[in-house]
Amino acid sequence: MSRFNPQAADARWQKIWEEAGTFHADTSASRPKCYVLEMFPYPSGRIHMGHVRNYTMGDVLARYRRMTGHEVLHPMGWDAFGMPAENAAMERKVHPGEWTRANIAAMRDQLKRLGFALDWSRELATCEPDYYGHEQALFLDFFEAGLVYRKQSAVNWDPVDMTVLANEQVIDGKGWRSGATVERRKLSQWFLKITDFADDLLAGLEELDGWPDKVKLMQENWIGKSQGLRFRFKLNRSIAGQSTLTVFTTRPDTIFGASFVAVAADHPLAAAVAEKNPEAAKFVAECQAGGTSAADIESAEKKGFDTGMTAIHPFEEGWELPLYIANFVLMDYGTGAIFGVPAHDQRDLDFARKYSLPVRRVIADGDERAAEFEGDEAFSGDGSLVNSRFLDGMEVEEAKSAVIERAEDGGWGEGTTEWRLRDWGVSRQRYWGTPIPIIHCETCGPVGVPRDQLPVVLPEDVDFETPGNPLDRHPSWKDAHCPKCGEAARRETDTLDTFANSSWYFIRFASQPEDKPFDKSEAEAWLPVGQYIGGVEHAILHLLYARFWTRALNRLGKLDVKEPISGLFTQGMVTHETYLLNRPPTADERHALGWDDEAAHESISEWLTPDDVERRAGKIFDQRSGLEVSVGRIEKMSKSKKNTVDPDPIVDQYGADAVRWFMLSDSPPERDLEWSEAGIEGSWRFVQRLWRLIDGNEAADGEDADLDRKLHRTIAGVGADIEALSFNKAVAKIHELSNAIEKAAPSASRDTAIRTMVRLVAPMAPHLAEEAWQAMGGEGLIADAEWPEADAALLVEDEVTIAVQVNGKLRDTLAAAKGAPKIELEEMALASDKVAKQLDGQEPKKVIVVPDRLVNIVI
RNA sequence: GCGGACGUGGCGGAAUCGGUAGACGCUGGAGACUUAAAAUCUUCUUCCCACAAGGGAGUGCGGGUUCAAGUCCCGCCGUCCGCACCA
Repeated sequence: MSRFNPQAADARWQKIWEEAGTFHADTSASRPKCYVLEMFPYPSGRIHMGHVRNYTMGDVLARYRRMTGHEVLHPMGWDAFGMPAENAAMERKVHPGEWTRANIAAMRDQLKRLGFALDWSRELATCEPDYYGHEQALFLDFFEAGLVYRKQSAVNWDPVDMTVLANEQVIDGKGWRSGATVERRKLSQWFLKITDFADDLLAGLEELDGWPDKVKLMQENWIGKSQGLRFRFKLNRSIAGQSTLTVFTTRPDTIFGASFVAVAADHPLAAAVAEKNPEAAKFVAECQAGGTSAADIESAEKKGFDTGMTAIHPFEEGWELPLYIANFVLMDYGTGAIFGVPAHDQRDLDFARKYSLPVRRVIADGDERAAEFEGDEAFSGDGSLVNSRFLDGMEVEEAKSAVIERAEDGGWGEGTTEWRLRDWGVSRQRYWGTPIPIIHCETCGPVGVPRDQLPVVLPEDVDFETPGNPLDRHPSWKDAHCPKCGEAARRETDTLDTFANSSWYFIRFASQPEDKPFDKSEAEAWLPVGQYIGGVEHAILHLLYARFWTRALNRLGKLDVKEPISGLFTQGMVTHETYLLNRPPTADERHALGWDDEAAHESISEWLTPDDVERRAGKIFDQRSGLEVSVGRIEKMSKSKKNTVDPDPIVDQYGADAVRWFMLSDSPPERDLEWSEAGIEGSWRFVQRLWRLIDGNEAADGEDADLDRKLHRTIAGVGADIEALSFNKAVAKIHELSNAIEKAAPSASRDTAIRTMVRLVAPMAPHLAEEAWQAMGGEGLIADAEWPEADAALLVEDEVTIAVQVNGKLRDTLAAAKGAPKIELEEMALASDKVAKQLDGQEPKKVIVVPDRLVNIVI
């Protein structure tokens, strides 16, 4: 009996598929079309197990769809612009383009070894002018349609390196390289008007039946539509020519619980106060230190500065509320100014307790209606209004309307819809991205680059010796002439956010003419993406931007589709144990750390890779030093924790099918998968076991009704599981079938079962399946074969097991014909010895019978 | 801080509609084959009490609804993801 030899078979079949063009998508095919896409990778250097899992899932679906008669588009490309390439350039003095292209070449080889059913003829890389040039054309379309504008917006500024930092480069408010305290600085930047589509993006979620509810909910919250009241407080004195302050609130009903008014540190009023008051200026500067990220700002300790000014309560002239500048008020939301109601908002309560402001209850908490609010936990629930004059007794919603009505009648405010969603800032002060195709002219302003001058290509001769934007520093690149007036002008040196690249790549995959971004009818032959698979971390930004971009194209008449992705699946991460070694420092390290000899007992902690360690007697040791290693938490594979596993050696050793099989086994795809040596070995053993079953198959006569039923239930089950992307369940069902086949004696049924099983495993273990298909004389490639059909007549059981419970506890089981009448089941249950023992002569109070399921006797 | 999810044996997980908790796999134990090992095969493996028959407990924790709760409701705890310049 032979062994399945992936080392030979994998490459052989991969070559055959490639030469036959098996996975080329044919737009003109008459079969129903199916677009399967996984989020394209950033070419970081090596494929990691997370990619392997992602692409294996998509591949199983793509291959399955081919077998069920679909014409499948399953492409692959590279999200090739981004920061790591520039970091590599700085650290290793290698050009970002060179680094990126080398990574792409290496990763393409790695992917090909896994035997994915990809149409490589459509491969694209976003860093090439033949991609980003078309993106520039789309940007100009948006520009001309009024969907692009410039405004001032804050960035993280490193005052030492004189450069803009990404949020992830700001660590505890300091620049990652310089260590300097980061400042928020305003720059004039480009924005895309995603807020124009806020309503439609929100409404569109309702039709996305193929998306997980959690993702839709996250997007809904992100868009954050809220009804509220925008109104003007009179101020006790004018400042910078303003005698009022406009605030926005979603809780106008709580207006009588207000105890202070606050503005953001970058609100114009704060700036005006700071101009005259050095203390205020100091506070504003303090608030502006540190990064721009909302997580940092909102989790910081709540602080305020009392401006000494007051705002007059809209319903009572004599009621003055102190006016603060506060670090937790966001300039980007609403009007950048709020009124605080401490009793009914936790943030406001924390603030009020800190600055000893009154805390007044205006919503009754059950029976509690006293005006004086006790405790440190705000009450944000529903209730009826108290201590609120004309609102007393109203419910929250009613009171909201009443206040809005009064404000509108009094002319001091109006009910509005406010969105949390902000316009998409696409400017990046970096080199490795799509150049924004704009020329700045002193007299004409920003002017689009003429279409015949596209693409605006990145210059190759740039240096990364100094931090900052190399495009801006380049001696000649930004010199240009105004396309309108011909005068000397300056090229825009900002590049586009890389999310722009990933906002339309799925359209380019479907249609890639040379002279335009895509052809409408060709793209629409494939769109929308039927099944998109990627990590949850993209649930909001990437997916929202892609939805927006498609809508923008739709508005311009370039596409009829509005929703780019009809089916979405978010898969879990691949994790691994981490290994931490505590060892004495070497002499060099001790020197470098400045530890003197007295500190000799100090030890150094170091992460080890899975290859560095060995297992002995249930403990783990460092192979080099022999010291025991402590096993850390199971975490997402990452370079910093050194817990990565490279797919290449694993594929060498076990073959692509075993790796793919493991990626699909056990863990449900939406959950994390823990990589383990034992797991991959288990998959390898199973692949070999399948082969032995196939190879040892003998034709025989006779029927095996049990096996026939098992086979047909497996066909139906595996198909349904693949369609639901429940690969772990499909794998379990194939295990069960193979167990049943192994136990069965040779028969015609067994022969059929084995032959059919080969087709069932074909999407998951395609190399083994081709090998087996050929060995058993199958016609053509199994990749082109048809998915077997389940015989409905064999799916129904004729006998079922009925659970017999007494007071909800299982006491016995009995076999009954399927569909047996209730009374019959009840009689059978009551006849049971075990039931009689439990009853002990008592009469049952009640008997519940669920046909084909159980009988529950209540005593 | 805000928003979203998840939690079941030693481990990964299954349980489609509120109806037999633990399918399938991993690990481990015992045995067969072998000169031996690997591979393979057989068998056991939620915990506790018991020689056994059998009994009890059990799905993160605390309550609740129900004849019946892993599943529904309320309140906690823990872990993970996102928060607009990481991709």
